[in-house]
Amino acid sequence: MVRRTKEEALETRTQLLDAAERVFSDKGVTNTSLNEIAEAAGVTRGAIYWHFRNKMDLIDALMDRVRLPLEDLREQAMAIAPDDIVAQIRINAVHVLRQAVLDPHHRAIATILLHKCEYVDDVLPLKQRHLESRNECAADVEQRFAYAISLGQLPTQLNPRLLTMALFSYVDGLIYNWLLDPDYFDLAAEAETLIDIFFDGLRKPMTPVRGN
Amino acid sequence: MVRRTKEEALETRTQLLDAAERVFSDKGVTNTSLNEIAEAAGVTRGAIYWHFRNKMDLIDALMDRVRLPLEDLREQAMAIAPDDIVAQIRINAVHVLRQAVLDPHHRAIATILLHKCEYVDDVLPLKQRHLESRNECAADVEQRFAYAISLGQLPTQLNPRLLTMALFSYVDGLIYNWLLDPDYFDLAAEAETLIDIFFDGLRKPMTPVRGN
DNA sequence: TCATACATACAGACGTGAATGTTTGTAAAT
DNA sequence: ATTTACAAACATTCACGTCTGTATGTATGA
Repeated sequence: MVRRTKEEALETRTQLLDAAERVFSDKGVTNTSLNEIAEAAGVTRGAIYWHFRNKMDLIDALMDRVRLPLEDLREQAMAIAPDDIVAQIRINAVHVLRQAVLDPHHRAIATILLHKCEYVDDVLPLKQRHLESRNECAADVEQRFAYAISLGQLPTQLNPRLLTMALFSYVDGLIYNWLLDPDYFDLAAEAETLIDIFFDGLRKPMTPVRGN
Repeated sequence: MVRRTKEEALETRTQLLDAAERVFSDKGVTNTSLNEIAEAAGVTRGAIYWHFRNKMDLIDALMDRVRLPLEDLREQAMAIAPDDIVAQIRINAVHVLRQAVLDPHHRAIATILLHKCEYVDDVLPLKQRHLESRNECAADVEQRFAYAISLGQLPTQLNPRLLTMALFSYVDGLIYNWLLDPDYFDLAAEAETLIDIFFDGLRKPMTPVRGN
C-alpha cells in the first residue's frame, strides 16, 4: 500500500531505517540485501530507492540519527562533579558503556560498527564518519585531560593525547569484547568497577595507599 | 601453469593463503571474490577449489597458520621476570601490541579480524575461533592474575576475571583504534607507556606516592 | 468550487553483471 | 594406466540499478 501524505512517507522512511538497523546488526552490512531490508520494513525495494540513492546513502542516514550529543555528556558530567574534571570524564565513560549495553539503539549501532561491518573502499564514508566522530570526541576529552593536568588533578608526566587514546581504546575494547560474547561478563553491572580499574592508576593518591 | 609435484602444489597452497591474507586485509572478507584471490596468487579459481572446499574453508586454513604460541609468551616472560607475575603479564601485553604493528603477518590478521570481517552466520566458525582463542588466552592470564593476588602482588579486592577482561579489552581497543588511523599515534613506540598507564593503577604502591 | 495538471510515494518488472559451485578437459607425475 | 593439480567452460543464483506503471495527494486556474 502506498503512503500518500508526507507524514506517512516519513514514517515509511523511519521504518526503513529501523529495519536497516535491525537487519544490519544481525546479518552484517554487506551480507544484507536491500530487498531484505525492504521486506523487514514491509515495503518493496522501490521504497528504498525513493528515499535513498543506494545502500551507502541508507547507511549514511542511519548514522545521522545517532549523532552523539557531545554537549549533553559534558553538561551532565559538569552538573554532578563541577570541580573534579577526572570524575567528570569517569562518569562519561561509565555512561557510554552503560548506554552501549542498555539502549537497544546504541547497542545496534555499536554492533554494526564493531562487528558487522567491513571498512572497505565502498563504505569508506562510514569509516571516515567513525573516525571524525572519534577524533572530535577525543579532541574534547584531550582538552579536559590537559586542563586536569594543569590543575594538578593528574600527574604532569602524563601525555593528554596518549591518555585519551588509552581511555577510548579501553572503552571501545570493552564494548567490542562484550558484544563478542555478552554472557562472558556483565558490562552494565561492572561498568563502574571497570572504569575504576583504569582510572585508579591515574590519580595521585592524596594519602598514602594502605595495603588491602 | 600447472604445478606438478607435491612440493609445487604445497607452494601454490601457500601462495593462495598469502594472497588471501593480503586481499582480505585490504578489501574485506565478504567483498573479496575467490577469483580476486586466485588472480593475486597467479592461478585460477580451479586451484582454490582444489585446495579448499570454499571460502570459509580457506579462511579456516588462514587462521590455522597463526596459532598464537601461548607457551612461548609465558616462557619469554618467565625468563625476564621470574618472580614478578605482574611484570610478566605487562611484558606480554607490550609484546602483543608491538607484534600487531611490526609483524606484517600478525598485522594483516588483526586487520582482518578487527576491521575487515563481518561476524555473520556464514563465517560463524571464524567468530567461534576468535572467541575460543580469546578465552583460552584469557583463562591463562586470569590464573596468573589470581596467583599474583594470592602472592600479595596485587590488591585482594581485584577480581581476576574482570581484570583480565579489562586488560584484553584495552589491548584489543588499542590495536583497533591504531589500525583505524595508524598516523594518529605511534603504537609501537608508545606501547610500553600505554601499558604502564593501565598497570600503574593496579600495583599497591609500596611507598606513599609523591606529587608530580 | 470544481476540473485539470502535475508531483508524490511507492510497487513491480526488466536487464545486467558478478560470484558461486560444478563439471569437464588436460598435461605431467607416479 | 591412473591419479594429481590445476585451467577453463558451464549453469545457476542473486543483488543491483533502472524503468515503467499507478493510485493518490496537491496546486492551479477559471
